Amino acid sequence: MKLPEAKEQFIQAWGALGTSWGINKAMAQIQAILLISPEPLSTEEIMEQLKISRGNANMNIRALIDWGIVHKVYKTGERKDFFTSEKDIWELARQVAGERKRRELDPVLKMLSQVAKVEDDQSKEVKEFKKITKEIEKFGHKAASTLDVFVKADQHWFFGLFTRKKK
Amino acid sequence: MKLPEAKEQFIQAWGALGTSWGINKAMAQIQAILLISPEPLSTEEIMEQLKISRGNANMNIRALIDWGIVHKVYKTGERKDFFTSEKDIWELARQVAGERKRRELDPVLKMLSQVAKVEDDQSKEVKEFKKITKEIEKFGHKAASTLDVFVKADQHWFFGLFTRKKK
DNA sequence: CATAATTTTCAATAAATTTTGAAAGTTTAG
DNA sequence: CTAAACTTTCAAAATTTATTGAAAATTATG
Repeated sequence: MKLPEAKEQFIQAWGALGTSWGINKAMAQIQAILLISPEPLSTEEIMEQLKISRGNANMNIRALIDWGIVHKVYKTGERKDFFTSEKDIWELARQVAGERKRRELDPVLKMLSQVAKVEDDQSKEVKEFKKITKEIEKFGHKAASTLDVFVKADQHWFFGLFTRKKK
Repeated sequence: MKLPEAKEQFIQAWGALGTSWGINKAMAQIQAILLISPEPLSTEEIMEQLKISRGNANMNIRALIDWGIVHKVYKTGERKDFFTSEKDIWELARQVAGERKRRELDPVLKMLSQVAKVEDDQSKEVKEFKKITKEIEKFGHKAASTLDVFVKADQHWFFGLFTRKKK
């Protein structure tokens, strides 16, 4: 297999993965080409490689910067901006995990503490509602603290918990 | 807060959460009402509570059954099908984690082993490509085995790893 | 400062996804 | 077997989300 074909496969798969995780295709694909590029790329190069418009490229690059996984790079003598991705996969995963926790898990936990205030009228419905929402809340807090551990942890220690060789 | 309002908040938040995880709103919301309902619900009741069409309800119920988190229940003397959600949150999470691994992580790992065959021409581009894709592959395998542990584990043992009280 | 290069914005458009509803299919009871 | 109850399918419509491209804004250069 030649590089262009391999690259294409990688970019497509990364885009598809993003899509099933609620991340738009362009955003995931931009990150993919930045990941595998040995040099930072300009907006123009990204537009060209992925065949997307300037506006699209610009917006998704900013979104990636917002997520903290793509960085602006200045090249001396160059006027344009160049971009590069965080290349350490562990760091990338930590960053994404931290952001998703903040954006998704935290709001759900807030909602759950809200609805816990539901007036108890002794009905079956309220009892079941309280029971389940409390369980979800407990689970959510455990997941949140696990994510916090993950986000702060050293890779080798973290995965070492699960990948010990059997003796 | 009264039950209908609390329910509404819960259903909306669950739907929104689903959306940002690539799960459609109706599917997430159907699961939400089944979760908090003390009794199994019929398609009609689901349609009515969420104000969705029969076709929509039917398709998404089947998708949930496909994911292994909603089950058909037969009521004696009733001709219609009734549905109920897995109510154990830990079990629910295990089921979802297992399915997502199978549907998303495994295909990416397959792609990565494919592209590892890229012809090495000593160029910077190929070197970087190989380096990154190998790292992702390693990370992916670790994540996969961690997920396998999660899927097989007992809840208390698993989260206990991270939620020990500080002494 | 003027102007050229570059980036950003955003209304319009396109694409993708979800939803509907009615028709076709299936099952069950009598 | 027949008919009613119920479920499934799927083409069309609606909705949501992503993308374009050109104009406006910003920034750097001489």
